[in-house]
Amino acid sequence: MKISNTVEWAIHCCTLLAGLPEDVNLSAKDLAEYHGVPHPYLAKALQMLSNDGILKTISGPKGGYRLASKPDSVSLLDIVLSIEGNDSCFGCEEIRQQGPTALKRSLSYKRPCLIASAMWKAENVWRAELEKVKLTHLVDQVKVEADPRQMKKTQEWLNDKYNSK
Amino acid sequence: MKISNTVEWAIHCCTLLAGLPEDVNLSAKDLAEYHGVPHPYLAKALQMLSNDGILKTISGPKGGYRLASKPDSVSLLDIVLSIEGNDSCFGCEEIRQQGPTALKRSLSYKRPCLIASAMWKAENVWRAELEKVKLTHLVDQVKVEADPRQMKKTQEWLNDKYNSK
DNA sequence: TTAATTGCGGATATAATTTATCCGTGATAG
DNA sequence: CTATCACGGATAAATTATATCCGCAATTAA
Ligand code: SF4
Ligand code: SF4
Repeated sequence: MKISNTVEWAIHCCTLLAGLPEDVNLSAKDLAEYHGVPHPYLAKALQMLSNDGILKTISGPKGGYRLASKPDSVSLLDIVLSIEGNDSCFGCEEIRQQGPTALKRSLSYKRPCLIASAMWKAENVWRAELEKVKLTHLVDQVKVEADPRQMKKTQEWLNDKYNSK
Repeated sequence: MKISNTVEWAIHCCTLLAGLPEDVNLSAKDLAEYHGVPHPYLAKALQMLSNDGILKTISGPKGGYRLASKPDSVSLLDIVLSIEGNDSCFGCEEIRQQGPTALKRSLSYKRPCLIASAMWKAENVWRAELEKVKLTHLVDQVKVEADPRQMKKTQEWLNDKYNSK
C-alpha cells in the first residue's frame, strides 16, 4: 500500500510543463536537473506518461517533452494510474474456495463477496477524489502561493535553458 | 499501490471468528488449515492483529485466537491498517525544495501543497469507506448468501476441532 | 509437578519489486 | 551529413515483501 515516489516526480513534471508556454519543451535531463532527481530513472516515468498520451514528445535536437493536451483535461488520477498501472490495489484470491470446507468448483460463489466489493468501492471513491484535481488547479496554486524569489529564479533558469538552444 | 494478500487472509479469519460462539477459539494452525494458507506466515498476521487489540489470544493447550471485542466495533479499516501499517500511502519527499531553483531552507514552504493535500484527502475518503464496513456486516452476509452445504461442512469441521480438544 | 500445547518474537532465507544504469535505434534540426 | 535527443529494451543493484524456522514463556491437562 505504498505509492512509488516516481508518482510525485511525474506530478511535479507535469505541473511544471503545464505552466509553460505552448511552444516550449523540456528534455528529461532538464526536468531531472530541475527537480534534483536521477535522470535515467525519471526518463522511465516520462516514457510511461508519453505512452499513455499525457505527454507529447518532440524528438531531435531541441526536443523534449510537453503536455499533450490542455492542462484542465489532465487529472492527478491520470498521472497516478499512468505510473502505478490501473490494477486494483486489492487482489482477491478467492480463498473461500480453498480449504477443507470448500465446495468443489461449484457455482455457489457467483457474486463478489462484501469484502471484495467494499475494498473496490473504497478504491473507487479514492479515484474519484483524485479525478477532481486537474493540472490547472495545481498551476494556479503555484502562481498564487509561490515565493516571488523562487518564481524569479525559476524564470531565469528556464530562460537559460531556452537560450542555450 | 498493492495491498498484501495477508490482508485478505486476516479479514477472512476475523470474519470466521466473529461468527463463532463466544467461548470458542481457534488456533493459528486451525485457521491456516481452514483457509488453505501456510500456517507460519498466517501466524505473523494474527500476531499483528492481536498486538493491535483486534484479536485476543488464549495460550496453552486448547488455546488460540478469538475476537477481542464485539464484531460491530471492528471495521475493515481496523484490519487493513493493522496489517499494512497506518502510514500514508503517499510519501511526499519535498522535492520542490531540491534542484537549482530551490530557496535555501527558507520557511517559504509553510503549508502542504495541493498535490500532497489532494493525495491525503483521497486516502481519507478511502479510509472512511472502509471504516463503514464492520465485521457484523460480513458475518450477516455469509449467513444470508452462503450455500447450505458449505455451512454444514463448516459446522462439521468446527465440531471436529472442538471435540478433539 | 510434569509434559504437552500454543502464541510470541527474533532471526533468517527466499522471492519480488523497486530503483537505477546502459546502450542501440530512429528521428530531427541545423 | 552530423550532432543532438528521445525511445525502448536489456540489465544490474538495492530494497521490500514474503515465507519459514526455532527457542521461549505462558497455560493447562493429567
Ligand atoms: S471474493 Fe471475498 S470471500 Fe472470496 S476470496 Fe475474495 S475477499 Fe475472500
Ligand atoms: S509537498 Fe507538494 S510540492 Fe512539496 S514535495 Fe510534496 S508533493 Fe511536492
